[in-house]
Amino acid sequence: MEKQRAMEEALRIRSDHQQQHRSHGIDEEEKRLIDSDHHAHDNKEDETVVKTIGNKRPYSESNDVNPSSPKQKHLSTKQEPVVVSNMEKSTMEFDHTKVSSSCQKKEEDDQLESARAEMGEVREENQRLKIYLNRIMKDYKTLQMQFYGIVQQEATKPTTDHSSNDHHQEMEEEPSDDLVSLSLGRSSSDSKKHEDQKNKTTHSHDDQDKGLTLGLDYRKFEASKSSDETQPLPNPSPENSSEDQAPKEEAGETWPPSKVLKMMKSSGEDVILQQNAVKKARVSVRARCDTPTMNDGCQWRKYGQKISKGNPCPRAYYRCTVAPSCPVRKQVQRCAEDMSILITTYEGNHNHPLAVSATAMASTTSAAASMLLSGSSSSSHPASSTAANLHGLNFYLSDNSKTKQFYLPNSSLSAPSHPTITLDLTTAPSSSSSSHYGRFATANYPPNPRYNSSTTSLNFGSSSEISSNNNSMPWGSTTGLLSYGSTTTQPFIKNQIGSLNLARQQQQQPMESYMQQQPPKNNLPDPIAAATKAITADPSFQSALAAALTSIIGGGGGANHLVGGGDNNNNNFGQKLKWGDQKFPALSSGYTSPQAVMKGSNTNIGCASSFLNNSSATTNSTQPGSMIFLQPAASLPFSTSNKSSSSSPGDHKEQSH
DNA sequence: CGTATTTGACCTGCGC
DNA sequence: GCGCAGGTCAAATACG
Repeated sequence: MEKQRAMEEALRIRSDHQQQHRSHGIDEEEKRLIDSDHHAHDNKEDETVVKTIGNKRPYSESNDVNPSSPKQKHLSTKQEPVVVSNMEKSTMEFDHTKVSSSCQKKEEDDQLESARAEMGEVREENQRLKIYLNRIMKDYKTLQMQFYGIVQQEATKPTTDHSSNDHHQEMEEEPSDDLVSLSLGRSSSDSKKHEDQKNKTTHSHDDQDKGLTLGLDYRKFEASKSSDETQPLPNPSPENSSEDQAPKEEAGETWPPSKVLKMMKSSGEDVILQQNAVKKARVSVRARCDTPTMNDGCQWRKYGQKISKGNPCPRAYYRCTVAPSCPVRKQVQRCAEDMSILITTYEGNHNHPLAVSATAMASTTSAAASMLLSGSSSSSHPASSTAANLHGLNFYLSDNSKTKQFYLPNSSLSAPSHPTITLDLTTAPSSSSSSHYGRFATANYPPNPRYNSSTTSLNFGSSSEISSNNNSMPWGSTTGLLSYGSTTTQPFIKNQIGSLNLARQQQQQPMESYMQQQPPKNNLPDPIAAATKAITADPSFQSALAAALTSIIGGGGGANHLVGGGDNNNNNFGQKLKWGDQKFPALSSGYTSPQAVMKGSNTNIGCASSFLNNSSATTNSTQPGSMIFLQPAASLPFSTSNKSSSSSPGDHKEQSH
């Protein structure tokens, strides 16, 4: 009897050990309780594990099981009872032992059965999801075809340009801008796209898929446009076609398409104008970074450096060298107020396929540009506010008279004449910061009187905010602003960001309070509403934004081997890969609107160390331009070059690969 | 030696 | 027309 007791004790200890491995939260009391009926308890534990597997598996479609995943845990633990039984057999030959071992075998069988059943269910679930995805793709293609038809019809109309310009005749000075903005398909396809989006939201539970399909479709759309309707420019056309054919060639910035669209609508003269317009459109990215430049995946060659007025830090000029003819340029400059912040301004359209690693930034910039352009093109009556909730992201179109208060005097980048949208990826400044830039996206417009009255600010609300309570969103319902977007997609944001601890920082409160003090502006002029709709309905923007966010949050979407893209969420990886293949419409020249700012929550782009250290120092950009704040807390989509540290952003060659 | 960066000169646009 | 500032060019230089 004592032997038996000793054996049981040994078993108890073993089972306790197992339990500790399974879950760290086992109480000591529970261990004691196991004493007599530890077998049953063990079985219970295993069942619990199996259940856990069953719950988690559906989320990992790709069957990529993390080495540390519950499943493997389960498998490993499953083996242990066998060892125990063997030990029992070999060392002791009591009847009781045999009974217990047989009992354990039975339990193992049961566990195996349950596990198999779970796996079968998961497989079925995967199958269902695949079917579901195919169906969604089908639906979208159908809608896409319809949309193409409409677009083509409009394109063939000789009066297209005039009609497109009608809705904002005030901008007669730059008809090309109008053309560009229209070329993005927002105005004409507004309702259509909205419809598409609606359709998707109703059909899709999987936002990842959604983003994917949207992005891809949009790309196709643009490419088809270029091939079908236009005599494309030498550069853009091949690029578009190639991008279409090659999934790897995702061009985060599908700026060429806009050119193409412009081409199709206008004579050579117009083309020239539009190309100039394209050149003017800019997307500025602010990120904390210790290194001279952010590695955004593209290859750049420095061609100049200048000391700009109002900023002691020199501004470096880079040219995209991925393709010899690529017109894309970027300017890199440190923020005068906070040297740890690197301001990178992108201008132009890539006329070549982008590497995966370049997708994140390209997507972000193109999305921002799209946002800017769409907002500008349709907001002929800027003096109003609009908030849009897109897939959990807030977009805010606000009256310039209000937001202007937050502008800082100096402008370090981006000539005012250029419509610029800024993505602020810097960590939110402390609440005491006088500048609200850290949290709020604002935009200034060029001196051009046309733009004076309008400001576009985009707030990419943090996921935490989104997921926790929509009503609490500072720019959302609390301000009485309109909100667009499907709520069904929010879970995605929640999952993606929330799981990654991407939380909006508390420091946003000041701005929130400010915004809440703002009188709600519910009476939106139609143009504004249309603009908001267009923005929110723009699949390309959504997908691009999603891609950008995912890459930022999840550790470097698509590409980012660069910076610890290590993501603890496998689901995100799959998503990132998918998004990495899409091509986004880009920054077209429709900079009828000047500058917009988008802002998110927390960012660690580039240099983690600086992010960690400088969260309070941000005084925000001084530029009159706008800013976008995307602030991932985790890994960075864009890594910084590891080259030696130099105070001057332009001192280094930026190497993406 | 080839390539990338640096840096002063030059060009352009804009305001006065 | 002049001056200023932003932006670009290209020779000189640095680097691997």
